[in-house]
Amino acid sequence: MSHAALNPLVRRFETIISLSEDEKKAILNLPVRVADLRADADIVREGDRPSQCCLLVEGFLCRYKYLSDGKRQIMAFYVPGDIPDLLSLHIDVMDHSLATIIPSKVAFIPHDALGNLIDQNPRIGNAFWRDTLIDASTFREWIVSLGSRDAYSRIGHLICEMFLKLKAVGLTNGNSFNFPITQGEIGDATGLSTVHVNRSIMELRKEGLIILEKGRCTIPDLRRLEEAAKFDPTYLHLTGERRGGNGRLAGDRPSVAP
Amino acid sequence: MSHAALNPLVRRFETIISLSEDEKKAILNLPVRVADLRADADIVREGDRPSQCCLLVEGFLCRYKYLSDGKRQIMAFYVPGDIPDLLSLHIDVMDHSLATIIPSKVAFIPHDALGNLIDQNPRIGNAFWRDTLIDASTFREWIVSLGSRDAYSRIGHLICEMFLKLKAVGLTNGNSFNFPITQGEIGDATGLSTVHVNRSIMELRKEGLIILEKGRCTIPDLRRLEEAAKFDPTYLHLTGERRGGNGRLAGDRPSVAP
DNA sequence: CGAAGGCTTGATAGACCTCAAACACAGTGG
DNA sequence: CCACTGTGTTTGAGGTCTATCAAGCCTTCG
Repeated sequence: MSHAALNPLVRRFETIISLSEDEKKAILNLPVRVADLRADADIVREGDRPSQCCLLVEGFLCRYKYLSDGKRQIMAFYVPGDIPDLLSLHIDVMDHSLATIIPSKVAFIPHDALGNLIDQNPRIGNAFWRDTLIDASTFREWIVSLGSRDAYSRIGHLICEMFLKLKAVGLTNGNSFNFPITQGEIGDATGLSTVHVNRSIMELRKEGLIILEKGRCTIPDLRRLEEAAKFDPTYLHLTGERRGGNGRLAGDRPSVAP
Repeated sequence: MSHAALNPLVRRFETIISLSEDEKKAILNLPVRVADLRADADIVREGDRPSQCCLLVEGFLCRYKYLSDGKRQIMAFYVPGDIPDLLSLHIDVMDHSLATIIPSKVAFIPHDALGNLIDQNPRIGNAFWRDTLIDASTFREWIVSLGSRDAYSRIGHLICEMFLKLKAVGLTNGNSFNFPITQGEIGDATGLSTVHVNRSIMELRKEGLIILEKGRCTIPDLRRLEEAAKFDPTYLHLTGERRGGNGRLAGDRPSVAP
């Protein structure tokens, strides 16, 4: 009864922990309901009390909130394999919304089924928890961007992030990838006006750091873009599972922890 | 063998879930090492690989990161009862630092002990997970602040947040509370210069929304401040544990979820 | 072919930053 | 006991980054 829509989830886990056959089977046996959604469709909305989570199978999603003055703040973008509303397992009321930004395929998985999966497979539960922690880590990096970086590197930073996230799930093609996010949406994500987003992109282009056309982005030289945007990928924690570990990196001076 | 430093943790849990005697005992039996730290002391630092978590018992902490240009971005403030580095249970390398902002008392709990506690008390594990999700929710709200609010309401919003967080752990006194955060630190948190923070605070004062002096803050009329800062406390999820629940709030139009 | 959405560019305005300096207050040492 | 120092707050003036308003252009699509 396993559903192909669950493959991205298995693939994602396998980049982090090695799944046993039983674990793999447990995931693939999750009950799912797959839906094909148009662009700009809300999946969950502020105030909702979801009873299921959604796994993005194909497409792009964003997490956003509207303010009383009509401005929209996008707080994250998601790529296939992500489960952006995993948080609804433990938090009852949504304080923001999730929506597609292009036509997308999502798989809905009931909370009950996820709860059982986690109860019976603690390692999977930990991987889910870890996933939400990396989400949080990305939020923190956006705080840094919005608080401390200028428009130019804010946008460069976002492009680096998207590239690495897509690369991690095998959705890049060499140094280029689908980037169907409009300049208006980039503005909503970076806290900039569309006009200024455009001017900053023009600059990034002029520097030869990005090639952006027709929903596709190419990064001729990732190192140079990372340097320009002061991008450090540590916060994405792409390198795999934590295991034990109490070593400390050498520091110039010790912190108070022993 | 139970240590008084763990009481804030028990108290915190009890505002969320009702603990059984066994659960309470399990928490109070956690091995801890308590430390009294001076102001501006790093607890964990970017690059560290912690083998323990820290519970804030008394004082104030912040989460921050330095940028290459010397700017500091503060990403969160913490109050007694918080365990800001719970994430280190599942994420090996710290991508930012934690520090005291005033002299503080913290209790260090080894990862091993926390892991055992969680394994043997799934409800406690879930409460911890939920805690990190609320942390993430707060990060998202900061993204909204930095991306979409002006200086005036950004600062007002922060003050509302601090007030409610302190009130939830019983550290307010009527409508006033200890607020030992300097204007420079507020600037590092809100992405504003010290000068502009000061000017905005002056305005908030002039409007009679806050009284701020000698490390103490009073909010004469919380409703009015919330209104001015467009503050909605939903994101703090102070109302307690999620349980089952699949109801949906009435919405004007349905989202795609069934 | 007209409409709609997205991209691009120019001009003006405003929010916020930087530099600078004065003031207040607590802690330190002679 | 009183300078002295350091940290934090406050205020002024000028400059910059980014927003807003406006308009033209391009592509897609019914």
